[in-house]
Amino acid sequence: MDADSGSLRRRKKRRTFTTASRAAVELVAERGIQAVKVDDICERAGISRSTFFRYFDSKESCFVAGVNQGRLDAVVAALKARPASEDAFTALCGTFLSLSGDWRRQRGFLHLEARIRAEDPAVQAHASAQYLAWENALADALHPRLPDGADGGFARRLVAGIVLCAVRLATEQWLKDGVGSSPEEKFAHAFAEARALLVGGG
Amino acid sequence: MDADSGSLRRRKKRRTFTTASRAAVELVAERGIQAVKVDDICERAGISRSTFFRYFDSKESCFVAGVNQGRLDAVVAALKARPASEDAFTALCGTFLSLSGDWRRQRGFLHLEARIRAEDPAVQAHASAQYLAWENALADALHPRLPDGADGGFARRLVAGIVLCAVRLATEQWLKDGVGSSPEEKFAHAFAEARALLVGGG
DNA sequence: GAGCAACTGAGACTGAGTGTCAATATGTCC
DNA sequence: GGACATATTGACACTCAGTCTCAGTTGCTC
Repeated sequence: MDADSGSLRRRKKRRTFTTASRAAVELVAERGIQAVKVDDICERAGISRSTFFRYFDSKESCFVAGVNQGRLDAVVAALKARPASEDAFTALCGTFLSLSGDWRRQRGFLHLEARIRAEDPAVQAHASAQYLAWENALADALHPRLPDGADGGFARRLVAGIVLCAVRLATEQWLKDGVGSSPEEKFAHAFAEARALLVGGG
Repeated sequence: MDADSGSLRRRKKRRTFTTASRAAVELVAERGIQAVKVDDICERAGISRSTFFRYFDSKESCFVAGVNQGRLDAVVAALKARPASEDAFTALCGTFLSLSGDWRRQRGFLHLEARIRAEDPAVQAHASAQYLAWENALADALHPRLPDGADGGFARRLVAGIVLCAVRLATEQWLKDGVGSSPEEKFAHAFAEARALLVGGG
């Protein structure tokens, strides 16, 4: 996963990708996404329109890629590293709690993404698509903890979906509450509340 | 809410809206969304491009509107009609179980939407946006059952999000399993499983 | 360095979405 | 019923996203 690994060709590809997505994030942070044209990104990244569309489906996916570089990989890796004794829900909660430092560090990115998402439906769209990608990736990573039953992985996707929902709402709340608040506290509160709300109906 | 109520002007507006969105659904069902141009919808609905874009933000929103006409209203109404004694989670589960007949009846629409969503990211986008609208509307309707606490409605959105996640996955599974399967069974299974997965982590 | 495959750039093209202006239809007031 | 304000509609021109083709370049292999 090193940025310098692989052949020269591969490295250049990766470099072009990150250069373009970073340019997109910069420009969007400066002007807002409406005012950023694909040509602007191309100019700053030093590539042509054709190249841009060979790397990204759309302006929005370029921006979202720039904001989320490698975050999913980190989450999946952290989940796989949890003790095998933990059940699915506990492992997922532990994963996000252990990564709350990353959240805190990337507050700027997360905040920018939230702002732009509210501003432009197309970005909202891409973010949602990525949300589903997270759900599937986490569900897959839960395989050893919840092997295929009669329902073929339904339970895995359900826990992943529920925890992601809690994480999404907790992150939103954390961003709204200002820099003073802590993400791990929000996560913990959300997880506990989720359990209480469902059990309460017992 | 009657289609014939209001002034003539209002009635015509409503009629234009439904005519266009139905035309969109028909055309998409026939050819797939990529092959349907805005001009095609305009032609079938008997309106001009300008009029179309005065009613809809995009081709996708027109289609999604046609597929979902009034479904959210029905869900919110059903939730509000649940006995006041039920807690939030129970009431939400009961709501969807009681509406499973609607699901069964609208299988064609739901299936079409799922197919097109997989086919076109922009549709996926609009559907996701509508998903968030559902989450917020249901959370609001939960107000009497979960009054504002210290966290200002966080719990309401969390239950709504969790149940919607279960409903989404259950619906998906139901559509995949063919016409023989029953939506209420899938819902019930998903709700029970959700509770078991979270409680299990005791 | 010769040949091959992958990458890049230029430019033409389709179609989505916006903005303006004029024409028509509706609601209201007299 | 006539006059005026307002809302809806259509025609048209425009910008920009995204697709496609073709030619030129760069990196890889032998």
